[in-house]
Amino acid sequence: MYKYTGEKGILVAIDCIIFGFDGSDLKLLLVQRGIEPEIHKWSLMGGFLKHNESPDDAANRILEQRTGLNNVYMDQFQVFGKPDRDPVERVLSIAYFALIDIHKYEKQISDEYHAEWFPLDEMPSLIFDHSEMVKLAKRQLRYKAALHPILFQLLPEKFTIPQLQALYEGVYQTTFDDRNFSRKLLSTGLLVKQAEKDKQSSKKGAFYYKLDQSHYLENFESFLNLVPNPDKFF
Amino acid sequence: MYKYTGEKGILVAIDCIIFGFDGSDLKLLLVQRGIEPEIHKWSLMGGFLKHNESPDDAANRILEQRTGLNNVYMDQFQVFGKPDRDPVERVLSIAYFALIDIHKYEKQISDEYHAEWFPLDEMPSLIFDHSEMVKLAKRQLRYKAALHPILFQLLPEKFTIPQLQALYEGVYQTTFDDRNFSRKLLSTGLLVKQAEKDKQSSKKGAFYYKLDQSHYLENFESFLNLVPNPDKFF
DNA sequence: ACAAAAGTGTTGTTTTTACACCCATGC
DNA sequence: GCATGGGTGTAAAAACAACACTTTTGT
Repeated sequence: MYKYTGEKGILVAIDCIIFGFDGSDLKLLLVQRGIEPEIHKWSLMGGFLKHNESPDDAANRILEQRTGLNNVYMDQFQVFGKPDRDPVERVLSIAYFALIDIHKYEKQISDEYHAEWFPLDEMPSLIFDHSEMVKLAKRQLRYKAALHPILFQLLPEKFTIPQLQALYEGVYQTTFDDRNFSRKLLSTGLLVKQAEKDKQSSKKGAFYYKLDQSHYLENFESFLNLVPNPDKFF
Repeated sequence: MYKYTGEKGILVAIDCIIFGFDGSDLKLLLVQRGIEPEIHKWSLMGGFLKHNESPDDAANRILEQRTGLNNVYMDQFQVFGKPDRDPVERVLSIAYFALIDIHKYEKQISDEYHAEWFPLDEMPSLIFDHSEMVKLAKRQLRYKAALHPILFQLLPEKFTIPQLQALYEGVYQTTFDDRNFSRKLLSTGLLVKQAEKDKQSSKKGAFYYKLDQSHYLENFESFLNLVPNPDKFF
């Protein structure tokens, strides 16, 4: 058989920018790097692509190995490939952003791995070009979330409209008019009202909603105008 | 110094999906593959990523080597990485789509290289997973063009509104109301009317427009609603 | 004078925004 | 009974879609 002789391979890594939302702040999950150089410095969760797996498989494997999570929403968003981005040797990185429900996994993550959630405005400095990756992932998250209903992935199965609004406000670092916000979200037809209320955050209590899964999957690619004047965020 | 011992590199290729517009059809530039296996079969324009260049640099180099074009609009849009996508050995491909003015370079390309423009609905079968790449590139083009003024890259410096409309209609395979179309495009403030007319396509002649370059660059990231009901195209 | 494409204007509908009040409950 | 957040309604403005006629000029 043929070979592409004369060509030498390049190391390929996967790095995951993992977003979580604790009810008021958008956070990022960082780990302390376990190998030299820069061992013990904060870094994105990453790993090398193996020879028998696709990048998507690798991203899922890495996330599962390090956090125990699977079936997590992930989007491949950019290859970072400056020749000198890793001082050790050339490594290409395929970056993914992931959205997880922070509450479901919070303890599990902190206990079993050297991982920690950081609010976006209190991030430590990161190795290599990881800060650049985070910057672009935030941008990509805002971009995609303005058009598609991805932020639900950051909430528990049952959530209230005020929670949802707090999430959108966290992502865009602004405030939205509550009447218009709830009308807009309800008009998507994606939400199914539940009988119970969440009484945590107010005396009156706010009704829980769930996602209408089939509606969600069908309409996922539609352009929704979920954020007023999205222009100003870019 | 450190090394990531135990890790073996992977070949990384760049493949370019190159779109052109001839005034009525959207076309794709394909080349006859010059190496085994599948030599002489139609393929996307591609090449291996070299050890001292970034993927973006490589994409530009490959396009320039093979077509003589530089300063071409390109967007990195997806990594294709199934382990068996190339039967020879494992090759990861970073796919770019490129938009070029077909007229400016038409002769140059056909003469100097084994390259040829194919209308999208008359494409030959392609090697490996290149047909899949094309499919996703078309989708990505439609997606991005609905929101951002990228299609101008397919036209000459001076163009008329009817030409622009034909282009949009070609990309979305539909027709748009001409009154609404021109109003919408003119309202972006991106177009600068020229004194001359194009008399090729009608007796009356249509005024030429140019892009307002500074306005174009400033507003590039804005969300523009350039295509009515974009939902239906996805 | 007529055919062919360019260009322009209006109206009704829908969407979006801005804004103010009542409701339910725990204390 | 009152403070707190949750929920709903309405009206003005803007954006959009649908639609029809006039203009130019080469033949």
